[in-house]
Amino acid sequence: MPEKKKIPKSAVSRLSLYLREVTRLEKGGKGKISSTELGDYTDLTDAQVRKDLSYFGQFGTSGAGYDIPSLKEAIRKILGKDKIWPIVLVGAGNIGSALLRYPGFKNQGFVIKEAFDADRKKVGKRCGDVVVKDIKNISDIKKNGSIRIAIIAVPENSAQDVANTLVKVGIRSILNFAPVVLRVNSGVTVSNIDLSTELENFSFILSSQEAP
Amino acid sequence: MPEKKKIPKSAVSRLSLYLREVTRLEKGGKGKISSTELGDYTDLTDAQVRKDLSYFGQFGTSGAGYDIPSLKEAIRKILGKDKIWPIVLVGAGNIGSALLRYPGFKNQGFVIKEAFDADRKKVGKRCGDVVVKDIKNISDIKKNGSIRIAIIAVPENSAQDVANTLVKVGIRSILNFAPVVLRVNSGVTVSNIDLSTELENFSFILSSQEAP
DNA sequence: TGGAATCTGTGATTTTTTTCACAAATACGG
DNA sequence: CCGTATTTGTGAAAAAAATCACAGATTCCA
Ligand SMILES: NC(=O)c1ccc[n+]([C@@H]2O[C@H](COP(=O)([O-])OP(=O)(O)OC[C@H]3O[C@@H](n4cnc5c(N)ncnc54)[C@H](O)[C@@H]3O)[C@@H](O)[C@H]2O)c1
Ligand SMILES: NC(=O)c1ccc[n+]([C@@H]2O[C@H](COP(=O)([O-])OP(=O)(O)OC[C@H]3O[C@@H](n4cnc5c(N)ncnc54)[C@H](O)[C@@H]3O)[C@@H](O)[C@H]2O)c1
Repeated sequence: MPEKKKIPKSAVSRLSLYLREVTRLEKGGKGKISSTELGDYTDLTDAQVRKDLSYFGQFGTSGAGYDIPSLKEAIRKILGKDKIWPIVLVGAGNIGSALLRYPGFKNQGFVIKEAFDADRKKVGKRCGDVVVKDIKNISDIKKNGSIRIAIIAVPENSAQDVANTLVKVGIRSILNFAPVVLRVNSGVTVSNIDLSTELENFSFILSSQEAP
Repeated sequence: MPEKKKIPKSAVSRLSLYLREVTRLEKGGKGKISSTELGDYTDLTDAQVRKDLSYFGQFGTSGAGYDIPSLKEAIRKILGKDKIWPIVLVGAGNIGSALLRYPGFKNQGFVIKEAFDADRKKVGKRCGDVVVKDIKNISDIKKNGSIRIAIIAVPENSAQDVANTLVKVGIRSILNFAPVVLRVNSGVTVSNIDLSTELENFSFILSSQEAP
């Protein structure tokens, strides 16, 4: 009976942070790092760092800490960053075109291969490395290898429709900028970027501080 | 001795969701709602909805549920949305200008009143409702009422400097798009929008599903 | 080579958050 | 106005996550 340890979802997100820091430190020529130091860089405790890494294996050496290049490679592998991930973006408006023009993703192995929009004025335009296509041709992505990650950057009233379409053509993970709760089959992962919620956390905190 | 109940941070974020839904439902003319139904709309359990609301008071009626208009007003007040929140944005590049052009914030009481950039080519340009100013004049915001919320949309290598400056001129809450861990005094709240981390969660999940 | 210093990995503990489950309140049909 | 059906609010229980704390491994230097 294979023992399954349960990994907190937040541990995976912190792994991203660790990867970012060790990547930076490796470029700076640093060779090894302790959990305490990595915790300092990420604003976490040393115990949290060690515990997070321990969910995935043993990467350190007692008395010496972690070898930066091998820790980096290990985390890259865990996060699937030893592969290139093609992405489709739907909605080439304000946010969508900012994402298309951002070179940072490509360097990280996340390549926006296709972009779709419903507006004739947008269709045919080049943005970043891609030419925006008509949403009607969305099933083109089936041809283009196997894209499983999508970004939704359309207005809230079309987001659910777009999500349904995307799931139909094989998408398994959706990064959603529209302020709506998307309904998808279990098996499809949705992550919401909700800037209003973030700002409302601020206004809540600031209001509470003011009151008492 | 005033009893202080401890409110989970995530409960505040969910409050945002509830507010969004009841606002939408009120527009649709709906008058009351049960915790079960609100949970359906937000993909949460009825118990979670009731518990969250109970941190802040008693808003419902046994047997009847919640009156939508009054629940909406109650949540608005809790989140500080009965006021207008002026915001300063730093970095009018891809992301920054997408935010400036987005009309959604204003409707929500979050008004970007000032935008700053270090690039002469950006300075002086109108974007959305504001004219981009030189970052050197950042202390202008002290004159402009009391802005306490900032959005950082500059490259990672300038983000910490910008944060330091912002805190100096009175900012207490920072929404940060740069992929760096910002160091700020306790008392200043930072929220990070880290799209790479979100995508890495996807690549982690997709990789794990593939392997076994 | 030895002994003090460092640092990991992890079981145990504590804290935090979610879920359960039910008494009490209210609604409503007849 | 009564009895049944709903639905809330909340302690208690369970689950999840973070923190503690330490045995044991390794390093380093005298
Ligand atoms: N821009 C921001 O700063 C910002 C901030 C927070 C949230 N959002 C949310 O992000 C989403 C996009 O915002 P935006 O400012 O980029 O909007 P936008 O109007 O600039 O762009 C939306 C794009 O989606 C396209 N579109 C509409 N329906 C479509 C469909 N069915 N299929 C394909 N394309 C379709 C439109 O043609 C348009 O180009 C919205 O849901 C918005 O609420 C944006
Ligand atoms: N664009 C995206 O899709 C995207 C995605 C993920 C993360 N990010 C992050 O968001 C940030 C902004 O990205 P972007 O694509 O908008 O970059 P950008 O280069 O288009 O814009 C950055 C802007 O900041 C200005 N700037 C630089 N230093 C400054 C300073 N010290 N003071 C004031 N202004 C300064 C620049 O002049 C420029 O206008 C970056 O940290 C990036 O890593 C962007």
